[in-house]
Amino acid sequence: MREMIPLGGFLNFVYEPAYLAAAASTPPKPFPKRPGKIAVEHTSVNPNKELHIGHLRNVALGDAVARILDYAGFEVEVENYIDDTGRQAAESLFAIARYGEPPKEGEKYDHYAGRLYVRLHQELGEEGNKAVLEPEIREVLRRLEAGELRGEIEKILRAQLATMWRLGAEYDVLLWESDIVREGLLEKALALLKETPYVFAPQEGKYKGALVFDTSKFIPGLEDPYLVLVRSDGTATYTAKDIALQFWKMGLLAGLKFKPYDTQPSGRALYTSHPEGKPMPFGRASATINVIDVRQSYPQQVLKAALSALGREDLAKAHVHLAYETVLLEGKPLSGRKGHVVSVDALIQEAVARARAIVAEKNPDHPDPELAAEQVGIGAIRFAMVKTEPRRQIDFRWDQALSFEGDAGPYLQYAHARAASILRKAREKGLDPEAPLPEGAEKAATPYEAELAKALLGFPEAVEKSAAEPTPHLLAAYLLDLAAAWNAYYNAKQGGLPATPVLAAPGELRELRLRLVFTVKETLRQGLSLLGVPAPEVM
RNA sequence: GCGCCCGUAGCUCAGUAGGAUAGAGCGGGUGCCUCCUAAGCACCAGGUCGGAGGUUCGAAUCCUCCCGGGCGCACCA
Repeated sequence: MREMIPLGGFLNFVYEPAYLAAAASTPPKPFPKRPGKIAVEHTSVNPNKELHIGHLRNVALGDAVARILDYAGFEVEVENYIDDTGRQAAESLFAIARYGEPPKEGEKYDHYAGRLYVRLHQELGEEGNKAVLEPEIREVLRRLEAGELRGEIEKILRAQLATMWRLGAEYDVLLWESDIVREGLLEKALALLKETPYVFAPQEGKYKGALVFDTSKFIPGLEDPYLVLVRSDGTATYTAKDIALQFWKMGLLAGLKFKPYDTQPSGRALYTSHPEGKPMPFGRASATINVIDVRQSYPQQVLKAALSALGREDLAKAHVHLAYETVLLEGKPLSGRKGHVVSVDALIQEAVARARAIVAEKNPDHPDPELAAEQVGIGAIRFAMVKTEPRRQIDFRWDQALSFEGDAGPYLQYAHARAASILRKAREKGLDPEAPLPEGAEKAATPYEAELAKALLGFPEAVEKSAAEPTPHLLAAYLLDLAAAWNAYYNAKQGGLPATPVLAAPGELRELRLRLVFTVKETLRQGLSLLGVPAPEVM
């Protein structure tokens, strides 16, 4: 520290540039391991149609949070719930069987399923059709619950996974709803609950014949605190299955079996629950995070209530609903029926096409323009989805989401590529940016280096805050600040001449600056990676 | 009706465990490529932080009420 200046009732500490520069000359490292396993469930898209931009927010948010928690030292298990016994999946499969037409040339299977699903709903909307078709849909539902149509669901799921993987999102395990039911977890969960005074079957009144959960002790203020778990016709509600899943996640129930499913693009293994699998150490988490939109707040409260009903207040507290607001498209709610939707695949295609045009314009000599276009296109849309606080609505606008200027993913990527370019040139000159700072070189630091160093040193705190909330938008804001500080440093002028050249800097200042540029590049790369945004070496 | 969330510059948003002249981007205006990528940088204009009370030495931030907007309150998933 150099001096303290009292001003307006505050003490201002002025640090020595050398001290700051030395502190910022080492790239950040992942946090030390912490106890506890966190299960992060995200995506969990109905396996019956293609993803749209509402799902995109879920995937981007969930994937970023999982990456941040992992970096922050937690053991993280990423789970994707496959609702293969739901109404929507049944309707898509029924539609495919009913219309019997193959996918169009080049049509992705999830888009194909979604198209026929919409067609079925048009037919169902016509007079008298519902009564005729309903028994047939119910038969599909029954076969789904028996696990007979798993292969059909998988065709759709595979197509959806291709989209998630292209976005850079990966998972550890797929949890199939039909497995949860068939392996008896639902029954076990209900048995546990029936031992409590809160779950019972009323003998009379509007809930006669059903199994209900009296949540009044846990969720005060409800007009009707009774929640149906098993309908009077004997079928379980979605919430009941969700409770069973939650109990399994937290180790209150066992019984699921697993087998390898696929190897994901990064090389990470993906497993799936499966009746013919074997027991594996999935689940048994000490904390759970469900990434689900805010409209599911009540069912998520019920999950906590169910844990409380078992006397497990500790587990109820350890469950977090990461509730995010819905996505609007050009100011209006998404609507499949009105055709007011954009699929993630179409969005990616458009983003990459625009990026391709800009790469060709800005850098016609790019060694791999297609790679850069993909990275920039994906980066732009992923950053757009995580830069806003989750509980705010996002108004998706094409011009903003695909902006390659200003507060956007490409701005960060550009800052990264710039740093990478300097390091590349340094290596061509025989310099080693990764070599430790020579003894005493930090003394060459000027106020320019001090400013940049201050920005660099904020990284761990930004990660910690993002992990604690949890929300990626705090990290996103930090990275924008860091990139701005770096760009300002890069562009600094004195008397019309560059004030902070790196490669042409005199004496030890060159080593110091090179080392700081290396830290900038590594910090940006790491930060972008935590948001799932690719970090191009050249763009 | 009951409950939860949001309201900050023309637009889109940061900032809210109380603290210094409230910050970005887009849009508008002006400069900067004989200099490591101008997808960048510097500067200007633009705000009664939805409104009114209150707590406090101090409030965008905490409390109360009100006004806008969104969402949830099914034997639907």
